[in-house]
Amino acid sequence: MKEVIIIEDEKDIAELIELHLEDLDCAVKIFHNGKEGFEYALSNSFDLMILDINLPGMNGIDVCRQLRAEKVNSPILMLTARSEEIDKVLGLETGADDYLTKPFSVRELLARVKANLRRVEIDTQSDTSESVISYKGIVIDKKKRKVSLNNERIELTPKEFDLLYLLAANPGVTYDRKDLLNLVWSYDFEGYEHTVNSHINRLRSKIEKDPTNPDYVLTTWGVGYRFNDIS
Amino acid sequence: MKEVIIIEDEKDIAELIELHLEDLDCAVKIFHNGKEGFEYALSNSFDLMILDINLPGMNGIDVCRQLRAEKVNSPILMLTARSEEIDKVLGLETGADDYLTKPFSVRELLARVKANLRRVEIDTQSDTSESVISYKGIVIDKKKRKVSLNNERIELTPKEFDLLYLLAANPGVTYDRKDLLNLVWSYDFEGYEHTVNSHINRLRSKIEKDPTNPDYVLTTWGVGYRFNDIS
DNA sequence: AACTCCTGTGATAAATTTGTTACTTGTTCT
DNA sequence: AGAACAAGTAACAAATTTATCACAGGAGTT
Repeated sequence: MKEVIIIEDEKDIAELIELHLEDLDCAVKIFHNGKEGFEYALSNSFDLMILDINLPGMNGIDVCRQLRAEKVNSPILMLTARSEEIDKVLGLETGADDYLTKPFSVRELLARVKANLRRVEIDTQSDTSESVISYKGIVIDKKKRKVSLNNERIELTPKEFDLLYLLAANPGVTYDRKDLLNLVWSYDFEGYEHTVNSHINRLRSKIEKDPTNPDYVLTTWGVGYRFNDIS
Repeated sequence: MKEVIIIEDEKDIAELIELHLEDLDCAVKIFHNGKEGFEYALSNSFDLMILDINLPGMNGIDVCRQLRAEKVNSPILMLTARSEEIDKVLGLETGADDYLTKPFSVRELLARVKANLRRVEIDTQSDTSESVISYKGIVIDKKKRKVSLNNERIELTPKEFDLLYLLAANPGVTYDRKDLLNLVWSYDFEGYEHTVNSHINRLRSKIEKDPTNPDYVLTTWGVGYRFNDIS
């Protein structure tokens, strides 16, 4: 008997899914609030999670990311209202395994659920998450939240650290400001994209010898920012 | 052959979309009136609908909602004039799958159309579409927004990158200047076709060893430009 | 409360891109 | 060869994007 957690605030949808999952012989647990679902998932094992993005309490992307951070690696299937959000859910570092765009057909949902449950049985995960990034004199230790430049420790604020870590973990990849707001701030950050500029600016002033000609955090003009990937 | 319904009262736009969809091997049906389109959609099956919001006869949101109420669940892609309308369009209340804000580039439209058509197919394949194009020393990575020539990164402006990517993604295909303006700029770009020349010129000066005898971006005399497809 | 530090936001300056103009060079055809 | 037209160049101003800096509210501390 597979255990499935559904976190979805629209009760009709949650119940509809529950009904069909029970046909598949699953034990279903429903939460209508992000935070509650997250806390339950942390302390109980499960085989699959169906997770809406827009949730009260704590949004789905954060739920997913934080579960992954806590080494929970059961498959997570996300529900998105807009297909625009798909890119955020998948390509980037959310950690979701699959997604469905609302409105979805039940047949589609069941197919995905089965596929993801099956995958777990076969799949033995090998976790090779590097938590220390080293690059041209800069050392970023995610676990200790510590950054050193030429063996000298640099104090970064939380946002500065998160920004730097994301960029440095994917050298050469350009993230636009919207992506950065989604990934470093939160999916539902309501502010201006230009906020990113300020943080990049402050970050550069701390880690770059000459902030006007940065060595680490570079600008991709008209798009966003990236970490330098040429040695 | 996919069947696509376009409901859009601006005839120019409808025809422009039709033209490009036919390139994708779609059978296109156009309506300029909301009510007529709705009635056709109710009694005929289709694979995708492109639906303007402001329509005579019956507005797009009602068309969408009533189709959903009638259990029609083919994907619907809405065209909105203002980005403020987006919130109304999306979510389960309306039932639209995706949207585009006018003005949009044709390429953007085609990308969405393809994505939504793909989603429908029952056998869901994992989307591992590599967005890296490699060709005779040039590497174009769409995701990273990175272009390298003999392993050296080249900085391109947004327009230059978009132009290059479009051409390189379809080597040997000649695009005339009007096409390029539609695809890279937007369907309602009001400027001169000559503008393309300037951008090609600047692009060549960055990626070609000898811009007078280009290796990558070639001129199809009297027509437009193409990416070199002979090794 | 007073203090410190982090953050988001304006305002403004600086930098880069972009569309256009004017002109030159190249191609096609007679 | 010369006319007619297409494409390549270079330079410029306008538009857009990014950088910089100061400031105020908020959270956390002392």
